Amino acid sequence: MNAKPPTSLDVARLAGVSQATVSYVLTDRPGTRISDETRARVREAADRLGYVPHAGARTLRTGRSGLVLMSMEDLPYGPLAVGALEGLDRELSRRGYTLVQYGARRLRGVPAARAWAELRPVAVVAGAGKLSRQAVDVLRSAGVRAVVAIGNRPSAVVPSVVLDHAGVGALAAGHLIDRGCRRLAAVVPTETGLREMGEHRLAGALQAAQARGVPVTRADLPFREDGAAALLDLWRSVDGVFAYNDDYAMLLMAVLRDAGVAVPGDLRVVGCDDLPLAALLRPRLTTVRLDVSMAPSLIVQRLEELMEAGDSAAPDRIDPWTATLVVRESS
Amino acid sequence: MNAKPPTSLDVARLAGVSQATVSYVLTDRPGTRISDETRARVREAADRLGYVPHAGARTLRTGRSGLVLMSMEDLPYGPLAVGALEGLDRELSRRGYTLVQYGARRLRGVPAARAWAELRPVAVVAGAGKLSRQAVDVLRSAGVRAVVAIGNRPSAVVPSVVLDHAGVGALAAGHLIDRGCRRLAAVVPTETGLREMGEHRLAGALQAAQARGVPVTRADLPFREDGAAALLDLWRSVDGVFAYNDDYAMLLMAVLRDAGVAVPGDLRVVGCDDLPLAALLRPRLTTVRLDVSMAPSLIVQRLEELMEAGDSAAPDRIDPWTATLVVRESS
DNA sequence: TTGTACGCGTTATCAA
DNA sequence: TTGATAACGCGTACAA
Repeated sequence: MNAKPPTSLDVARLAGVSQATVSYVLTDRPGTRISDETRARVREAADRLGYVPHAGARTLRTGRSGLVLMSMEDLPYGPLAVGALEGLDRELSRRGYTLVQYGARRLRGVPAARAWAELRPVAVVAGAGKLSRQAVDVLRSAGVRAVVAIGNRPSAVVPSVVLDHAGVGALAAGHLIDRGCRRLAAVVPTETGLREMGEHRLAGALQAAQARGVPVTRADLPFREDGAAALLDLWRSVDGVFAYNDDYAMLLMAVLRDAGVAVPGDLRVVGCDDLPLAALLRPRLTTVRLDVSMAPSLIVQRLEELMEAGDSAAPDRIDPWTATLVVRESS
Repeated sequence: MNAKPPTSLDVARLAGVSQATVSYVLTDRPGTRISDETRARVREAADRLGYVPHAGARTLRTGRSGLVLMSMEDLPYGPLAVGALEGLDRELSRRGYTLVQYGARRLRGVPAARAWAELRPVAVVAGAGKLSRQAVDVLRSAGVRAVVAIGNRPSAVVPSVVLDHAGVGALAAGHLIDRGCRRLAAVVPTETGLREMGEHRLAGALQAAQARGVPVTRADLPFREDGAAALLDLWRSVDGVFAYNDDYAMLLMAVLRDAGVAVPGDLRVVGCDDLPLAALLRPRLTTVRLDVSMAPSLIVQRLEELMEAGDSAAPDRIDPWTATLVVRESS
């Protein structure tokens, strides 16, 4: 059976020194000088006991937890998001912070922000939807020094990382027009959680196309074959489609193939996300994607500024992630 | 600028009661009886101040953090894993625990297990690879009451949730044989992190096929078209392939199509994971998947048993996730 | 160079 | 029914 975890006092006793000395040795504070021999004794005692400092106690004493909270729900899954997350973890731990992912749904009747605040994190990163005015107030009053939203458009209350969906749409539309398309359609998914992104991408496509005198028809589409098939008349009336997504692009291409519409002969299709799978399609799929490689360092840099400055809560926006065109040309 | 977060003492002063009364009211402990009038005063004072209890202080005092740690790296991304994670979060918070995902890579030279131990979680769930004998010792001695590994095979040191990859392979092979295949191949991906799962799936396929007198050829494959194309002779020499994955299945089908091999006429292909995308393939893809719907409740149930029992550290195994055959028959 | 003493916010015990 | 007080483990100013 397990005894209670060893404390720094246990270490001190075993090493024959005081608790303070143990703390000095283990945190290696520059100001204090301890003899090498004592250091060694303390270190060995700590090792032998398997001593691990108590994060809660440290937080209580120092007033800083070093925790950066990120909500679990608000990031899309997929290789891209996971890569960005790992980058964030690396950047933060390099600077002595600890990234922690935390659920946003509390069942005990406690709102998410309150549950987060209990941990006294130094910073919180979450979807814009979770960061209402009052949620942020709760966090602020719990001592959180930096709050950053991630979303499709700038938050009104905190600095935000904005995903440049409009840029994606514009790039896709531009590509189609460059290839000679003169009547475009853009898919907007009907699934909750995707629709808003779809609308931002559509808006970007619209703007880019209008600037060049090309009309864009909006196509609201559930992720089902019959839904896509029902819009056959639309697909036949245009010569270029931005399919929102590689998934939707593949859905579309399957349906078009069944209907005898030639891709890219009769209709060009552009997807988004550059899924590895999409590269295997026949015919090949042209795809656009958000370049998130810079995101982790941008976010961390902004977080650090905010933590320095305290609460200059000006809801500015962080440079959006840029869209990259990956030409896997249908050939 | 922000003042320091309000404490229970602040609430007590504002309500004109003692700190202890505040604690009694807010935690609603059954043993104590406080007048309704006092309760109301305390509640209102807490609300007005935006009081949020300090998790660290509570942990320090009570000795229990209520935190369940899960390593961020060890779960495959994708809709399946995310669904399971959400289920876990729900189950745990229903019982008063808090699920927290935590990075496993520490750069300050601190091993992961030690960083975890600092938080004094009540339970840890991590990939079997991260839970070495000594890592578990560190956790145990820091008071962690339950440690569960997730992996492809049972851990030698802690109870484990075993993903039934062999069952997947067996199911796939059985399906192919039922459809009349007599010479099988099974793909083993060469990517690190996938290879081991591939080998377990292969082993299951082998065993099931041997029992019915059917040979299985192993095909080590990187996720690249030229790699798959280089094995054309193999694909031509068999009549059924278990492709490890829907992704690999699609890779294979693209290559086979280019080479003029008819699917399923000349060669049947079975994938795994039941990706939505796979349903759109032409010809349609037969796929197998792990049914993870029961996983969250199984894991939580086991965790609770372990936390009751303390350290009956017998490395037993939790019922594996079962494989489900999703017949999207190539028709 | 090292030890003493106090405080961080919370909860439990005991006394009123 | 409520209040005073101690204790949890750690970090650090100050004294020795």
